[in-house]
Amino acid sequence: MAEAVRTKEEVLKDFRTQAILEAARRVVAEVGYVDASMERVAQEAGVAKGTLYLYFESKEELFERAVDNGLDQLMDSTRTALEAAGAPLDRLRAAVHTGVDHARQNSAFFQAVVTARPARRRRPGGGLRGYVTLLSELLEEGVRDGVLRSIEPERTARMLVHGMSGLVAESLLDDLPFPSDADVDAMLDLFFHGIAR
Amino acid sequence: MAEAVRTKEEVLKDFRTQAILEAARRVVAEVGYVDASMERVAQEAGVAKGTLYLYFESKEELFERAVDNGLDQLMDSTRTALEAAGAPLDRLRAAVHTGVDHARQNSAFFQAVVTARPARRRRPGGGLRGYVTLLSELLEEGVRDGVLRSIEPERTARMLVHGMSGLVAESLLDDLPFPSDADVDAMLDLFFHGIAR
Amino acid sequence: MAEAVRTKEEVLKDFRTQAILEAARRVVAEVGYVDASMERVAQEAGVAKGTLYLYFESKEELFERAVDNGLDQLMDSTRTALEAAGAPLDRLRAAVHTGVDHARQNSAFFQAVVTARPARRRRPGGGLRGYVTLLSELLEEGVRDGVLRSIEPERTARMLVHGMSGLVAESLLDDLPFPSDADVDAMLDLFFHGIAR
Amino acid sequence: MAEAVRTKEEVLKDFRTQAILEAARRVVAEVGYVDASMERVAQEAGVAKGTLYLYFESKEELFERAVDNGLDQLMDSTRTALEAAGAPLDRLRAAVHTGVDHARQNSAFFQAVVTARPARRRRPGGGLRGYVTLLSELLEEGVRDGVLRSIEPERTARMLVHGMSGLVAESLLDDLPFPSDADVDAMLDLFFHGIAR
DNA sequence: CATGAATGAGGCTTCATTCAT
DNA sequence: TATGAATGAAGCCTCATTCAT
Repeated sequence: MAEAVRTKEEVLKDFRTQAILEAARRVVAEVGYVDASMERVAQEAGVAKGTLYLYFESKEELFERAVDNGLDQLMDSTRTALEAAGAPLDRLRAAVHTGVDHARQNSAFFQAVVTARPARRRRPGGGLRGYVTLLSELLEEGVRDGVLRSIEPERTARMLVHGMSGLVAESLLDDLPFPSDADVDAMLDLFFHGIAR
Repeated sequence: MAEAVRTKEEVLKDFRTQAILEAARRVVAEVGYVDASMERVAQEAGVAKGTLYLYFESKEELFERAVDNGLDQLMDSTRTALEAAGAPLDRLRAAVHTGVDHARQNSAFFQAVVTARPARRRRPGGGLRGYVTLLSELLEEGVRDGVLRSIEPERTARMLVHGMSGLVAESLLDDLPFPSDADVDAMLDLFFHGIAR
Repeated sequence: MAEAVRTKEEVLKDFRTQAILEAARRVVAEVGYVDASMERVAQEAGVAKGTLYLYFESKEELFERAVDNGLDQLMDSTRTALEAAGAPLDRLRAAVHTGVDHARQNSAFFQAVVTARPARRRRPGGGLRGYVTLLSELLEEGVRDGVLRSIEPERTARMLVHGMSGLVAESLLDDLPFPSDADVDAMLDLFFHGIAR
Repeated sequence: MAEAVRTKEEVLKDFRTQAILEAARRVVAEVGYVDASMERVAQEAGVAKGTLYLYFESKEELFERAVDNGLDQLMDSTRTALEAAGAPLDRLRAAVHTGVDHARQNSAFFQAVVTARPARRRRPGGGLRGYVTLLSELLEEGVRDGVLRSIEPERTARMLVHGMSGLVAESLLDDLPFPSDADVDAMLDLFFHGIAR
């Protein structure tokens, strides 16, 4: 099996890469994007400054990949959460809770998603596209099943994401405790039933 | 009229201050917070680099004040918009449209509100507190008038702001056209009626 | 008397000039040459920054003249002291005491004399030349009168000045109290009788 | 030999440190303290500007250490000179000649000792304290041996240092040739025998 | 591969000097 | 003449990136 041959080296490489990416996110979480230096990331990752350049072309690329990697992790844990659940709305609820949980432990990436310099944007559709699509499909299911009224799934999914990220950003910016499950449920309730009498 | 005496100089000073603050926001909008240099701001404001330091102590202070000033403007234009309108829900609708409009023309400040380095946080309650309170009062009115169901005004107002800022952030990050009035109305509709059947 | 005509203006000009020069010396005394800014001197002199340039071409010239002016004052007070006294050695003693007194009240200038940037030196013979010559003449008198042994007056006068300035510099640098009259007398005693048995 | 292990790097580090310190002194000697820039020091030391900050925290610290280092060298060469010599007065003479020689080659440091901004003073007793003590002990020896009259060694040593530094400062300030050995001897002669008949 | 010392471009800030009022 | 706001050159320092070991 040729594909599995150079595993030892590749695995090590992947392991290092992942360690650096997570270090980068931790640093950004702690000191903000502006003050996140390569030196600091190297320390946090337990490698030398020069080593970073063996794994990433530049600071730019490192932080881009750190963001993408965080989003990939979000997608993975959300998909895992979805495998378990049952009714469409329960699954939607689960997806949202998972997303906020992820952000709770990984707030750095939420910062970075918004913080990055404008020039950066390359992946058209933005970083959360995948997540939005996933939620959008859940909403569509709900509409098909008749538990949701006929809304535009895509646009609605985006609104839901805004609510979620707002919830997290708020606690970040205002130094509040992270949103509790009750906060998330309140948000979902609002989302389901609206504010009109 | 002793109060109005030193107008010539003070007015000029205020004018310059405002011009610099707006230049700062324009620059951040264009190149991002990370790449916004004092040199660039000076150019944009049409003054020399050193002049900035006659009006602001440091880069840090300049950008902080630029954010605060942007928020003040948001509050002002929203309050003005509210003076005109009639029924509570119409006024809420007006406030939201005004807010998004403001962000549309002033996207820089939305970036900066979130972007800033963590250390910065000083005004407890964050920069949007005033705006949240304003919306919160409108919601309360609506509840009293019986057009809204009994929701927590504060938390709901925050959700509304998240929806708004998400709408704007989205178009910034994904290089989409800015949200149209129709987008804003769709968001409000969702907000009013929820997604549940 | 044409010479005395435009006195009113000239007197005022001289007064301002002198005030600025003294302010400059006070500032140097307080914060050192390196940190003595035009702004600071202007404040100390009670005029606007721009005004300094009506009286002096540049910072360079201002501080040069401040040093020279301090030296002129030293010469003046020493000459005055000499008019009174009697025997050559008493007059020498008086000259030395006056010099140290002057430095005591005017330590700034001693700093500046040495501190200035090397490029500055223009008056060949340096700033203390006049003072050295004056002491030198007193020594010569002493030799002629037979109270001093046959020494080279010029070189000896310079040594005496070094002893004096060292005495003052020492207390400046080490934050000691300024040299007392007793200190000066001890120095003079050493100077008169040497250290050899 | 564990103590000598990290020699390669440490030796190199010490070498560079010393090179930079000497470059700093050379630059001060040439252009004066006021005009001594980090850029200039880096050029003189043959390293990049940024490199200076690998060895010293700031400009302030660099120049402080340059002064201290110069004084240490003075002490070292004086002590070496003293090991050789014989009779107390010869040793005193040797110490003085060494000191002046040192200053002759290293005039920068003499400037800097006096020039520094007032704030700097930290080592209580000032930079020349060690040297004064050394001379003071030599004088005491002379008194014990009966070749010197009963003088206060400390105060006298200080006077001697003033004479020396004056000799050097004079040639610096007046652009004279550096003091010759004959000048030094004349100074010492004066010091030994005084000027009184 | 990994390291970290060295580099130097570039940013923030100060301050001597000018000039319109 | 006096002012002090404005200027911009120049200095200190940081940090992304390179490269010899």
